[in-house]
Amino acid sequence: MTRAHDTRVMLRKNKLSITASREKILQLFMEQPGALAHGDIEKKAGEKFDRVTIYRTLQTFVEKGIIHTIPSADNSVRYALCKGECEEGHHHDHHVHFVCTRCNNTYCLDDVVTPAIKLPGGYAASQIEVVAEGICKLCNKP
Amino acid sequence: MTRAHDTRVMLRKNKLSITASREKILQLFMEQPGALAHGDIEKKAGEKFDRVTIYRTLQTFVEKGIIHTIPSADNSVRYALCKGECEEGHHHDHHVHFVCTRCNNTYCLDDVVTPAIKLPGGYAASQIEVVAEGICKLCNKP
DNA sequence: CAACAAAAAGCAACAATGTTGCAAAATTGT
DNA sequence: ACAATTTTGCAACATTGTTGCTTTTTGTTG
Repeated sequence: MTRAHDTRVMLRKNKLSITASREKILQLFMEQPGALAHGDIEKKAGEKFDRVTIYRTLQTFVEKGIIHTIPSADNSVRYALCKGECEEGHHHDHHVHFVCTRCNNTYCLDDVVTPAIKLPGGYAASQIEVVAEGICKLCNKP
Repeated sequence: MTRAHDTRVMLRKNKLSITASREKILQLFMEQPGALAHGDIEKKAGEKFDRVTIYRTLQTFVEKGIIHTIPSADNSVRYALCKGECEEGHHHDHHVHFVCTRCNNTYCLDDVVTPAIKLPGGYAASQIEVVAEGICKLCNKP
């Protein structure tokens, strides 16, 4: 489905040089419906890359607007592909995230838009994150 | 304002024995409008308690429903006092959290209720967390 | 208030996670 | 293919969180 070609195009588009680790990591994100934490990538990449390289690659991808971070209550930062109009230094992921308590995966619900929220006077929000927790589509199927 | 007495009552009510560290940590939460991370407590407590004790105390407080965790995108779990009807093993903090990007504090907007969100078929949410990010009331003042 | 059992704190050692500086290797444009 | 630039891998370190065990403190009972 996801061919190696796609990752190259993606990297080119973001003015990043094409390296084995960037291609591999980007591919992992593309062939995965949910989100990935640093640890997941380390395992899935098959011990091929240095931990530091993964940290730096993720950081680069976030800066370029290729992936975004997903907040969580358990101290584990997860990353997911930005679908829409994210650009360098400016993310626009206004969708809801879903954390499954059974399979422990995190999904981007791209079709569910973050609702407007009326804040008390004095507070000015630049971004609103919504994280739903429960049982996901796949785990609900018997 | 907050007297030492209050912390004892609070601990009693939750069937916890009264110790110096529990009183001190609980007091820090009470005299603070926002949320606290483990690191904050370590600093504010003035090197009086062991790191492990703080970890265990926070864990106990969460289990008892005295404090709750607040999700964040930067890998730092923060805790805040539960205002309402939290009980042992079951939290009910259905309010919005606000993270200030200037002063880096986190506040519970107790009056702002988490909105209902319509999820795609198959997804069943048991809890929804909303975190707003921007400039807080105090930082907007001058 | 003394003594005892239970609970919590402190300590040490460890594990996991994240960061930094630098030399070697790979990538890009010419 | 070569040189300049970028990226990688390595090593060392910093921070954060966990676990087992001993000592201290707490609550309870006589």
